[in-house]
Amino acid sequence: MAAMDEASVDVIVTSPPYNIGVDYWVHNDRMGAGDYLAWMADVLEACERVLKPDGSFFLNIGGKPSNQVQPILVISMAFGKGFIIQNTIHWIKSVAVDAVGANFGHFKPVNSRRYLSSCAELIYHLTKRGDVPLRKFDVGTRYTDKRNIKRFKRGRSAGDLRDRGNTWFIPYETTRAARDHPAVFPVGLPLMCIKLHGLNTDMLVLDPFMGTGTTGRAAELLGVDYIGFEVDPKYCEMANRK
Amino acid sequence: MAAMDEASVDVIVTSPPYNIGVDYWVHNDRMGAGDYLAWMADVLEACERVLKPDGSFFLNIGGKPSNQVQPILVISMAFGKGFIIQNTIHWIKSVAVDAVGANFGHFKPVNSRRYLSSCAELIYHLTKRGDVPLRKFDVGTRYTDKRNIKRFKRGRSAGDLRDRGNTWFIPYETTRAARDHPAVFPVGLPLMCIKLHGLNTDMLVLDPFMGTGTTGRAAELLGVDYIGFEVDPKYCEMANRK
DNA sequence: TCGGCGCTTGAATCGACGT
DNA sequence: AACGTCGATTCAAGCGCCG
Repeated sequence: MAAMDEASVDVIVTSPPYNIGVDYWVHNDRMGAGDYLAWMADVLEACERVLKPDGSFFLNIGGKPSNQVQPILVISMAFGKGFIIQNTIHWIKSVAVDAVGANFGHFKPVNSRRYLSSCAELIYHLTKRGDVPLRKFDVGTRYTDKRNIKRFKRGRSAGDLRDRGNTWFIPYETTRAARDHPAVFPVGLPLMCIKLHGLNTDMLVLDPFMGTGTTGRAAELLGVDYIGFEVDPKYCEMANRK
Repeated sequence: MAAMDEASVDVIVTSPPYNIGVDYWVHNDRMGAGDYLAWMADVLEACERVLKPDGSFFLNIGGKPSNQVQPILVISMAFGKGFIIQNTIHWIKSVAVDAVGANFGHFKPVNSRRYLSSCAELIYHLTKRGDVPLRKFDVGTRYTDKRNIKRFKRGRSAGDLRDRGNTWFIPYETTRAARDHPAVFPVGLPLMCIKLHGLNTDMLVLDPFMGTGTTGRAAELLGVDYIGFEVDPKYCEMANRK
């Protein structure tokens, strides 16, 4: 990333390793707490350098039930590194709606008496200025009450599209075969992030932790340029194939 | 709270003022950042003192779009005050499920180009030891795949109940009349929290920021004892009436 | 000799999905 | 309808090390 020009990237979408003991091929996911935080500080700095003043940095960071403080410590560093938390997005993988007696999505249950199964993760939308205008309606959802289409035409909506809010229901892809990386997010996630920031013909998307290239795939689907970094040749090859 | 015995409370459910400039009658919701944090540190200490070793502290803290760091700083202090984040619960007020073309719940849209509307809040489940056993299935949800009822009923009395996970869909009460406090949460929220910790005949529930007494109402509905504190006589009276 | 701590290993677990 | 698969899992036991 040091070889990249500063202020050259429009959108960063990434999910760094959570340091929770996942067995990657190359990366060590069992760093000491201090080492991990120092490393993540470097990552934040490097992202800050290459991001445009009006760029958006979507940071997906989680943990494990037995250590829910680590992601909080990471995001706590963001302000000191020149970022403002402009939005906090809840990526919802599964949710039960008792009122209609249904539940949507699915999750991997945790066998524990003390921990609830994890059905959501946070995605922090970091910007340098805190006032980057977004294209909310490009990721909008339909009105429940269609009568509102006419009422709020101005500013709040575009036809039958209204503000989706910060709860994004995006279930995992189901088939096991589609998951060739231990920590892959669905392509819908980077798609939404890039579209929320706003599409431009000459924009550049970056993922410092490419993995199998899900963010790159999203960029490709949207027809925009992309750069991805990955230390593991195996994942690189998978991403290139994809 | 200083008059209470130490280690006497089973469950604390509370939502302190967010310090986001709400116009309360008595409380000043525009404290300086440092003052607010120092005050919240006192609150955490006071709660730590009265909570039983195997007690549960459900802390609902949010912020406003323009300051999403403050709640993170508050929860960052929890560890130093003797608490472990045992679970992080996403209280979901509204969510769109595109796959079925529906959205559930409702929210107050924010008229902004940069901020997404807030459709969720976090509730931290804090405990002293981090291994407090919970009654996950007392707040369980139905199986999507009913075939699993028979398969996994070992060790559980309940039939069509599975782990709900940490995404709790609890919509606001809609009618304006029901909301006589600027920051009230639905009674379903404390109900779920208390039931998750587990009901006992002689248990005690506490809310250090009673407001109009929603947590107390939940305790009453469940038939357990309750103590609430409130600086505003107006809210006290409303809570007593309720 | 004993106990605590850290690390490793293996068993148990449940929900959705696929056959 | 029944059964096998498999986890950004937890948890307990086992072992070595050290005070």
